[in-house]
Amino acid sequence: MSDELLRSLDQAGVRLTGPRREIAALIAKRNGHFTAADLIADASKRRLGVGRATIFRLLDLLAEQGLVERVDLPDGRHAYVPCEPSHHHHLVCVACGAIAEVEDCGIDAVTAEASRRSGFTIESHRLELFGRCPNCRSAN
Amino acid sequence: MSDELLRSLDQAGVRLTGPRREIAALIAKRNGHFTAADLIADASKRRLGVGRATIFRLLDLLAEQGLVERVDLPDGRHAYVPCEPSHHHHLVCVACGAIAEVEDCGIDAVTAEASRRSGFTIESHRLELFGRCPNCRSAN
DNA sequence: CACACAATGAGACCAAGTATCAATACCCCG
DNA sequence: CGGGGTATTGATACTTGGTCTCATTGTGTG
Ligand SMILES: [Mn+2]
Ligand SMILES: [Mn+2]
Ligand SMILES: [Zn+2]
Ligand SMILES: [Zn+2]
Repeated sequence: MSDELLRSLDQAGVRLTGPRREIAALIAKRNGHFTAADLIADASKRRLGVGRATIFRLLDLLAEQGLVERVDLPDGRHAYVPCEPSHHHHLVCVACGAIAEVEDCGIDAVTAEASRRSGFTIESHRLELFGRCPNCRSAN
Repeated sequence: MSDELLRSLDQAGVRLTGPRREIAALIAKRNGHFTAADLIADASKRRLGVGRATIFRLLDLLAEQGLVERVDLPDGRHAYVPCEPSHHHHLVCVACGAIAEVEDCGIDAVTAEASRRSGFTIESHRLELFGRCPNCRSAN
C-alpha cells in the first residue's frame, strides 16, 4: 500500500497532492527496483496526467526522507528501491531485480579497519551486493 | 606516467593510436578521481583534436581492462579512478577527491553473512567509502 | 471560505552517453 | 621498407536522464 509513503510525507510537512498520491500508488504497485523512466512509463500508460518533472521531484523528496533509496546498478542506470528509513544495505537480484535488505552485519568493522589503514575519516559508505535471489537461482 | 596504461592496452591487443596516447597522458596527469567531462575539458583546453566519443570509448576500454574503475559519487556523477586491476575498494575524500585503495579487509565475511540471511547467492559487490583524507581533515 | 504560497505541467533547455559513417591511421605481412 | 585490410577516428545526429522557468492551480491554514 502507498499509505505508508503518504503518511511519512505528511509527517514531513509536505502537501498531499493528487499527483503525489497517484505516483505513490504506482511505486507501491512495483516490486523490486525501478527507475524514474519506469514510473514515467507507468504513468503515461494509465493516462494519469502527471508531468515528468513531478515524478523526478517526488523521487527526490522520497529519497530525502529515506523512504526510497537510490541504487546504482552495475550497468550505470539509476534505480530506486522503496525501503526503511534506517541505515541498511541492499542485495539486488541481477536476474529479476528483486531486492532484499540487510542490516548491519559487520560492515562497521570493515570501515574501521579501512580507516585505520588509510588515515581517512569515514563519514559514509555504500555497499551494494549483486547476485541471484532464491527463486532465480533454482529457476535455472 | 601514462606508459603503464599504454603498455597494458598494447598487451590487450588494442592499437596504440595518437589520440589514445594523448588521452592516457591526460589521465596520468590527474590526481584523485575524474569524470569523462573533466577529460573532455582538458583535451579541449590543450586543443588536442580528439573527439568526445573517443574519450568515452577509451574509458570503456580501460574499465574493461580494470585499469580504471568507475566510482558512483554520492551526488550521482560517474567518476573514474586509475587503479590496480585486482579487486579492491576505494576511499574517496569528499573534500579534495583524493582516493585511497583498500584491499580485502573483512568484506567477505559480510557478504557471506548477508547471503546466509537472505538466501541470495552473491556474485559481486561494490563498496565505496566516503570521508576525508588526512590532509583535508587537518586543514579545517 | 479566503488567502498565501507550495506544487503542478508544459516546454525549453542541458548534459551524458550512443550510433552512424565516411575518412584515416595502425600495424602486420610480404 | 611499402601496401593494404581493418580497427579506430571525429563530425554529427540522436537518445535519454534530468533540470529550470514560469504562468496556472490546488492545498492547508486560520
Ligand atoms: Mn550512477
Ligand atoms: Mn570488494
Ligand atoms: Zn531474482
Ligand atoms: Zn582530501
